[in-house]
Amino acid sequence: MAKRVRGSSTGRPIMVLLDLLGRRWTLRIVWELREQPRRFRELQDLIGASPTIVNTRLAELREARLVELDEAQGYRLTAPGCELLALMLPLHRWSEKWAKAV
Amino acid sequence: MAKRVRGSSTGRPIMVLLDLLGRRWTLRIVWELREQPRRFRELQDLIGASPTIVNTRLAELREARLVELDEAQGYRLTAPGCELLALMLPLHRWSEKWAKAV
DNA sequence: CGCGGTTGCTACATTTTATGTAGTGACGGG
DNA sequence: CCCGTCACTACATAAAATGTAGCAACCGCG
Repeated sequence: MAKRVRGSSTGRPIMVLLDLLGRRWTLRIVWELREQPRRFRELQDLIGASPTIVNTRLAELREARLVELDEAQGYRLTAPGCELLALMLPLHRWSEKWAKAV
Repeated sequence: MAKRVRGSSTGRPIMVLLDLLGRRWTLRIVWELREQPRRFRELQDLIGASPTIVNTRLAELREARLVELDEAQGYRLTAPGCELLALMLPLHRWSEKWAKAV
C-alpha cells in the first residue's frame, strides 16, 4: 500500500500523523477501541460506515502499528495506539465545555 | 450550512468534534495556525490543498468558533482554538517516537 | 457429512467529496 | 487608470466513500 502521505511529503512525523488521523473515520475508530477490543462488524455498526472504508482504515492503522487484530478477541489498540488514545482522552472533557460555548 | 454531523447524530460533543476534526485538512489547518496568523493563500500554499476545500474547512472551523478572520493579520485561532491546539501539541513529541517504531 | 452461524474481507455501481484551473469583485498604492 | 493583493467562487474532472451483495474460511451441532 505504501502510504501515500499526501500533504506530508516532507516525511516529518507530525505531518504523516496528521495525514493519517485526518482521514475520515480514523479518529473515530481509535476512539471506539478505547475500552475494549471490537470485532469487525461490531466496529462497523458502532461508527456506521461502510465495510469498505472500515477495512481500508483498519489496514492503514495496522500498517501504522496503532491497531492490531487479535484473532480471539477482535481489533484492539497496540501499545503505541494506547499512548495515542491517552493523548486524545482530554478531548472528551474539552469537547463538553466547547459544545456549550458554540 | 447547518453542520451535517455525520456519524455524530447522537449529538454527543465528542462525536461532533471527532467528526469535524476527522475531515480532510482540518487537523492540518489548525496545526498550521499554531504559531501565527496566516493569510488565505499562505495557508493554501502551506498545506497544498485546493482553495475550494481550504475555504470550506475554514468556514466550518469559523462556525465552530475555533478559527476567526482578523482582517489585518489573517486567519488565527480563537481562544477555544488555542485550547484545542494545546491538547494537540503533545502529538508532536509523540509522533517523533512513533515514527522510529514504525 | 451437511447445515447454519460467525469471522474478516471484497466487488461494484452509485453518490459524495476533493482537485485544479480559472476567474470574480473589493480594496489600496503609484 | 493600472496593477497587485485580498478572500473567495464556478465548474469540469478525478478521487474517495457509500450501500448492497457476496466470498471463503472456520466453528459447533446433529
